Amino acid sequence: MNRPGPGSAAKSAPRGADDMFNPVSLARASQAIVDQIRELIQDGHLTAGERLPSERDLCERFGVSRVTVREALRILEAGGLVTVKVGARGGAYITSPSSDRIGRGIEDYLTMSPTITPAEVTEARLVLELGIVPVVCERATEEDIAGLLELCDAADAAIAAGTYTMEMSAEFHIRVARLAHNGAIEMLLGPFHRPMLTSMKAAREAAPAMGALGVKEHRKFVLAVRDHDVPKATALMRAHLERTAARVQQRSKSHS
Amino acid sequence: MNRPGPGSAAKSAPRGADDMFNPVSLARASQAIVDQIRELIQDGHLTAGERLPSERDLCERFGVSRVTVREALRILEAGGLVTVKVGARGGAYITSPSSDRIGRGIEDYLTMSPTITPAEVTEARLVLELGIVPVVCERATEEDIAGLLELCDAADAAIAAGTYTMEMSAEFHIRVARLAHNGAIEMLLGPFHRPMLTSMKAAREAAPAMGALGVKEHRKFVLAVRDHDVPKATALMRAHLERTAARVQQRSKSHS
DNA sequence: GGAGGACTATTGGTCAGACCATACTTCCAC
DNA sequence: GTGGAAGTATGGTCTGACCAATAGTCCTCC
Repeated sequence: MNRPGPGSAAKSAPRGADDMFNPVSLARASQAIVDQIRELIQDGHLTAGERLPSERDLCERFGVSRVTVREALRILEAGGLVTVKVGARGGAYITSPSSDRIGRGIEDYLTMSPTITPAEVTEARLVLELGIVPVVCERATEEDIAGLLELCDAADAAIAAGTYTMEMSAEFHIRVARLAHNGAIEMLLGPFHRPMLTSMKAAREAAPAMGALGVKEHRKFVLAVRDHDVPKATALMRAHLERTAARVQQRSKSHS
Repeated sequence: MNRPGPGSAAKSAPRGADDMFNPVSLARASQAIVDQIRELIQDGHLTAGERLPSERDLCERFGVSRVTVREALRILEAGGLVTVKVGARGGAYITSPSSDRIGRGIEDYLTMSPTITPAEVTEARLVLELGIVPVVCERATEEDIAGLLELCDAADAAIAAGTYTMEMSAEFHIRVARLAHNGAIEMLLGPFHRPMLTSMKAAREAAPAMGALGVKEHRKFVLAVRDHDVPKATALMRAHLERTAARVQQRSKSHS
């Protein structure tokens, strides 16, 4: 089978003037397979944890070669929709997109899209990080607060020892985001932290004292959250973020 | 070359007790290629618009077969990092991740991840959509406002004619998001609208009158934005979104 | 009888070479 | 010059094969 040659499995033969304007369809069989499986997942015919037939099986069912099936699986895998395992009992297992994977996509977009300026990234982060403050104030538990304070203590100690890093600052913000107890928010905010980190690292070289002030602001913020004082917490976070942003901006300006 | 067999190009030979705990690395050559090209892009050695060597060239350079190179390209393509064109002068062109592509990833995550509840999605949307109000109030131009009002007029007409759809409501919110004039925010908020649409459509069947009230609220919001009245605009948007969310929630509850 | 190891079957990962479809280039004839 | 025809580079797919990884099975040895 499949003698008519490549492409004919995906295309509906543009010859003949009878069925004009009809098929045209996609030029890639692998993409057609991706769409099909994707739809099966979205419609609930395939659910997380379920196992797709083996590649060799899929070949026969789709009427394509193994190469094509494999490319389709790569695409699905890249989208986080399936996980492929090797060995007996291996194969493609339906899986839910992970926060990490999506996060990397967002991060790529933030850092590599030429239409997005650093100022826009900063602003978007501000919107998110301020927006969650009311949620965090409402939902943070005693343990959450205690954890944050521990982080502040550790930061203070690190500053005293001269080992404070920007990663520790980023860690604080990540933890705060987690206190919203909302996976969607956490996913959205996560990707911002690494790009921020790189610019902050650069900025810190210019202003090494920044760390100490930052930690102080962190601690004040935590206390405001503990008191469920939304306005105060918001104001503190805004001041903290805007000061950081200004510092980064200033440096990037002095370098241009 | 490549006689030692598959996998040996990606693995660093776990034999020998000298270099214990060292390599182990990834088992897939295609993934190694992806990482390498990805790094080249991030480091700026490859910039948008640039063309990668042909698949056959890449085979030789990486010392792998064409299948492997192609799988790598599929992964990069799925991530929106390259675009592949056929024909002479075709090939893989470096491209910046598009908002659409990333958006679909986020959407997949929001709708298919079992750890994310609809309530979380609603809340995240609330945070974003409220967070941008100050930005929108500050940055919206006369034309922007006029455009929104036109949309409201069209909606009113549609309601009178009985042809109002939830898509029109979603369109309004998408337009508002665009008024922030911030690509990052637009990218983050976009994916929320389609999932919202599906639940709202269902909700509307239960409460057909909702549309008219919604449009009234839209219009009031626009006027507040025009007056740069941030508190009022925020309050209006919050009320609007929370009412919608409640309606959706109520319906999904009555169905369970 | 139990524990450990060898065997086997299944399945993904890769290779090699081939062919077709597409789209740009070049060039020739008019 | 302009239109079309031939040439060429390139991706898309197929085929058939082998290797590598893994889980289950069975067999041996204690």
